[in-house]
Amino acid sequence: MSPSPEECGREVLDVVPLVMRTIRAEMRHHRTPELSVPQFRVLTFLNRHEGASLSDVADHIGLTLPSMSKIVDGLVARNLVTRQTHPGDRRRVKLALTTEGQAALHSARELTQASLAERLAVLSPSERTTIVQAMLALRSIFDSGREAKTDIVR
Amino acid sequence: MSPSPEECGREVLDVVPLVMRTIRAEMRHHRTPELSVPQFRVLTFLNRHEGASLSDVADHIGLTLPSMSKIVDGLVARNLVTRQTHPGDRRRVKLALTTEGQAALHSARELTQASLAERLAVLSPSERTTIVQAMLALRSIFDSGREAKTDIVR
DNA sequence: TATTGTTATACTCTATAACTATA
DNA sequence: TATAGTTATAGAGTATAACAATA
Repeated sequence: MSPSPEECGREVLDVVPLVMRTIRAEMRHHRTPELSVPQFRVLTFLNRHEGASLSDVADHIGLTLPSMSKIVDGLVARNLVTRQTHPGDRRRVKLALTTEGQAALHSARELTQASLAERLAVLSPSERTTIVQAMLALRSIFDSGREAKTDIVR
Repeated sequence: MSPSPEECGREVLDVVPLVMRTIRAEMRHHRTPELSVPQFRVLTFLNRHEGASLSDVADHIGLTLPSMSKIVDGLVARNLVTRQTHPGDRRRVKLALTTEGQAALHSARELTQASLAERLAVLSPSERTTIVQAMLALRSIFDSGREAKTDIVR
């Protein structure tokens, strides 16, 4: 029998924080330089959305503007991101990765991914297929960037 | 073709933080009283391991002793957990849930689970089956409590 | 007046270092 | 001396409230 949404929710609630703990620990331990999870997500977003505004990023990551402003402060201070006034609307801010930011993103992604891969390698190919399919399904309902494109009303 | 460990790692790295963001937000918004993710995890652990020491909890959750000490401070202050000297070894501490702690845990779990279930409900039964199977597989390689019982050497 | 950000303030989570108490 | 915890200190992440600048 297939699991109810409730049963499924229980499993997700049990396991996702567990995996997250490892991801966070890996990010902390991989220098070059170390990136926190939210920092990493901001860099990832900016990599795909060059010139995004602070609001764009905050909306996508799901944080308030002040929170995002502070995170960006840190990234700018570390020269991973540039913050310029938007030409045309001087209230807005235009964010972009520096070369250093691109390198940091790439490096963090590679290293964290590799350490996850190391653990995932002990699973069978079919188990990995299941995981990838599950991630796809979860992404479709948890990615706020995509919510707008679907009919999910909250 | 089935995904390589690397491809699988990439998906997990993309999607898990996304889901985690929602879990965290839900926990924050569900009063009764609101519990953070780490607090929730500590209560969950204590629910299954009555009388555990601070080190037991810290090891399981993957935090340092001072970090855990502080989290427990907060839980004790809110009367969700009791902290007593261990009889027999007075260096150790014996932690347990209060009745209020049990209620808070139950309530937070129900509410968060329900909101996850709401999102998961839009998926097909077979997608939910896939997710549950994926969670099972992920748990087997990310649950540090189980690592000791398997042959995973890190 | 509405929108975009920043600053001020406060709390939690997390770590390392230094310390206390017990074994 | 080694182990279990706590305290001190510091930094990141997060929020709400108040503010400034621009449209």
